[in-house]
Amino acid sequence: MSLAPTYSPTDVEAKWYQRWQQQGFFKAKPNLKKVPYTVVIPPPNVTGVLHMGHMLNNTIQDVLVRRARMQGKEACWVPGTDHASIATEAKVVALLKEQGIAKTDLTREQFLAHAFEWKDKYGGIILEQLKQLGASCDWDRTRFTMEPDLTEAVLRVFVDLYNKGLIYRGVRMVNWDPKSRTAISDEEVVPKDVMAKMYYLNYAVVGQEGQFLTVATSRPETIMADVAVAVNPNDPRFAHLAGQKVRIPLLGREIPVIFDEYVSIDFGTGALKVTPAHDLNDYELGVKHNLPVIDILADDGTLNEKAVLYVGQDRFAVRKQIAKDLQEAGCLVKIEEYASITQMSERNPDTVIEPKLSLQWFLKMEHLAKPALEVVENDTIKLHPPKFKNMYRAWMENVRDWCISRQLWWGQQIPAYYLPDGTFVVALTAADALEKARAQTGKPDLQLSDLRQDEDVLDTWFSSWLWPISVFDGFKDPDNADINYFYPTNDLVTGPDILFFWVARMIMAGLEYRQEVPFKNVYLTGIVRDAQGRKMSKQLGNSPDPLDLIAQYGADGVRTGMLFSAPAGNDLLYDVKLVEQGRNFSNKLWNAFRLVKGWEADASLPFVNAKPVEWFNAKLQAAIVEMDDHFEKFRMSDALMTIYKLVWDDFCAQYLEMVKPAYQHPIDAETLRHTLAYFEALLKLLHPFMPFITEELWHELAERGPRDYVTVAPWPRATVPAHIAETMAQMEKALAIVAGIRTVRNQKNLGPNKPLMLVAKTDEPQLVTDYEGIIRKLGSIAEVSLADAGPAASVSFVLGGSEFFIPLEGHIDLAAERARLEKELEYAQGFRESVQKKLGNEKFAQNAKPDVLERERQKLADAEAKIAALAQALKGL
RNA sequence: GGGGGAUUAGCUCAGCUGGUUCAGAGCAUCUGCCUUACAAGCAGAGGGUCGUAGGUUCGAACCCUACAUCCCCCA
Repeated sequence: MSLAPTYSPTDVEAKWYQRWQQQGFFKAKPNLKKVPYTVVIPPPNVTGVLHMGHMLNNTIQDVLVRRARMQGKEACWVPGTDHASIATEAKVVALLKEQGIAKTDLTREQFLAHAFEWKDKYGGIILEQLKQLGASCDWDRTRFTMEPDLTEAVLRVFVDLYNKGLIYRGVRMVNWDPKSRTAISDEEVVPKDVMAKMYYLNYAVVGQEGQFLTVATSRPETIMADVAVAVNPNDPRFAHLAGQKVRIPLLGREIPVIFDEYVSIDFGTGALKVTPAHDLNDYELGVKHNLPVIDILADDGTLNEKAVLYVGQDRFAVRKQIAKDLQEAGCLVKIEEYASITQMSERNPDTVIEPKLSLQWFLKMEHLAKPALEVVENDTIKLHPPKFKNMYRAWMENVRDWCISRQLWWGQQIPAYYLPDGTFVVALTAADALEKARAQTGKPDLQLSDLRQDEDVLDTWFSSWLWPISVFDGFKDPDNADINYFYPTNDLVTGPDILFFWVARMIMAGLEYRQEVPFKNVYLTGIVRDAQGRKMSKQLGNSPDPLDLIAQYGADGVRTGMLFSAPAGNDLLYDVKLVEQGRNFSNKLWNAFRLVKGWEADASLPFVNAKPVEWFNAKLQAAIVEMDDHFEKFRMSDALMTIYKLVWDDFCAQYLEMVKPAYQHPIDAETLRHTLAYFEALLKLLHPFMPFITEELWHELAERGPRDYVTVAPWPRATVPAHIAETMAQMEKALAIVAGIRTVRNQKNLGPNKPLMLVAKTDEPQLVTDYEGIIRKLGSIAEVSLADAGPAASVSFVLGGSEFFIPLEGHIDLAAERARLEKELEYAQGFRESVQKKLGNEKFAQNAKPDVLERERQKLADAEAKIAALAQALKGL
């Protein structure tokens, strides 16, 4: 049979993914004989498509889950999506608009029908894409945050928290998106640098004709909402205005001058107009000074009747017009340009967010935050890397109440029902609400039609924060087998950008509803950026299509490529070179397989490879220990690098070369047996990173039983052999001799195959004898001999206290050889001197620990030996 | 403005409580090779006064103090 010299992943990947599913390897169910290992996916937006961030995040999860599965744990990775309320609604609105339908023309029910249609069409594409990446999720457990059961969980929690007195309605300053006509969270606001205009306006001082107070503002259209002008009490320029009033230009309304140290003396004119309804800081100032609130902005960004002037016009149109009108009225002193930051909507990038007072639902955080901080502080939940603990603490100590209502339709409608008298009841269902309402009002004839449910829906995070519990139906059925077995989950993999508003809140929900943390470790990935360090974005077009990448480089190549440079918490600078490296690694493994596959065993041959076999076992065991340690510490890229080097450098470059029989010659059976066992061990260690190629080779390497897959093969356990250090040190020395020979070949341009002689003048003749076979094979040496002196006309190199000679008639440049050796000697002498100096220092001798002292003495002895050998070599020239 | 993190080879990063061979890895670079597993490869080589300036110590990339630069979070 002939195997292609390059590995082609496309044929292989679909086949194995299908078989894994047929075998049900990814399905998990409570099994008391096994330790559970649970991961819940950070649910992506149901209508989203896979991007590079998902690739990184899900690769890491799959590595963790696959390894746990191989370790014999009941590995359960729960997939699913969230309904991404504002993003999805914005998409649906845009789509309808293209069809000429305005949202305002539809009823809530009609709109939701459209939205579900959209969701059913595009929803879940992303989950199909994850399969191409190799994600080993238990697909039977796929959940969606807006499915009936999860919706019920959300409503139950809302009712419960309301009954506990933790949910309240209140007027607050929110970020208002006038286009979507909803409040959005701080995290959905994107600051943008802009050049803004600063308008200097004269407010006439009441009762003092000709006196003005000049106020600087970037938003002149809000003067109708002014309720005061504030100045700093320490500002002498305004001391005379104590107790005075000023008149709003154009409008003529009188407002007081107030004094507050909040006002910066050197910003603008030092006088600040106070507009509590339209600026958070002003709002707080207003509360402090007991000022009224005048809200002049309608939900759609136009001015309402409270503005008196410009009613019904958009705020930006008004800004232009009022500047002109102020100018004409002689109230505009000047306009200055200045660099400022405008808050934009993440979902509607062309829309300026307005701070707006609004009636919203809030969840009190203090009670929930305290224990959630505690469990991170005491490491019940560990953050990886731990530097995020500080950030977490800072946020939790300054937590604000959570605005959980959104003025949207796509989401869970708030289960609050208003009564004709203006009061409301909160209940899980309309029927319950009616019952409550009747009781509350004492009117048994109250009908459902008398109740009006709150129009708003809940923030999407109000469903995602329940995710680790709700995916196991822990609200509907709090004592069911799944939740008891799989909760708390083990590891959560997500980005630090949602540490607060998702991770922290899940911790709160877990503690509140299960009295247990939702997970034990939080692995925080970085952001995937391009090679120049820019964030990947559609606008820049710097994000490759993940599926194209998989098609081009194979899922295994992409997975390893992403992990190569992705230490936890660090941003990943994506470069196509990384996935190339991953692809090349697949190919390397493929070719190692091709080599081994071609070997024919001959039972009559003696076992000649004891040294390589013993040595590679030592390397393998050491690597397993190292990998386990890396995994323990969530250092995925280091674990990958360990196996990468073991496969490429130790197995392929060294071991296989050592045991490889001559072309078309058979190999001894014992060596082949060991080699195949090693190959299997490597496939297992590699499998979490490269599931597809390892499965393919697993089946190519031997006949397998129907359930014998590397996916469910036991994770290798290290058994560290006796004398491991010695085994490795000896081989290292032998390989150093080989490297010395190869260096000579390179320097003398001899080519890799020209047979050479090697003469060793060594203090370790046993080593040279033991490893002669390896030295001959890897160095293409015809004959190794021991001698007390080097032959004339030879090139030499010194290793430790030994000197090695390669006779080379006609290739010797005596002067150059001498120069090279002298340089080495000088270097060694300098080194000896520094060690001697250190040892000669009395304080060092007194203070250093014995083992440190011993090491220094050893260094000195080594240096002495080397110097002696070099001196000999020079003499011999 | 407040808080946090960072600064080690061209790039991305390791470097555990200060002391193994004058600082390590991967990638990139350079040189030579199509040596029947692999040119998506093989062999070899070069490259860093560990941001700057002080200090503690027998000894500092590691500890302390300033300063500089960058990033993040909050306001």
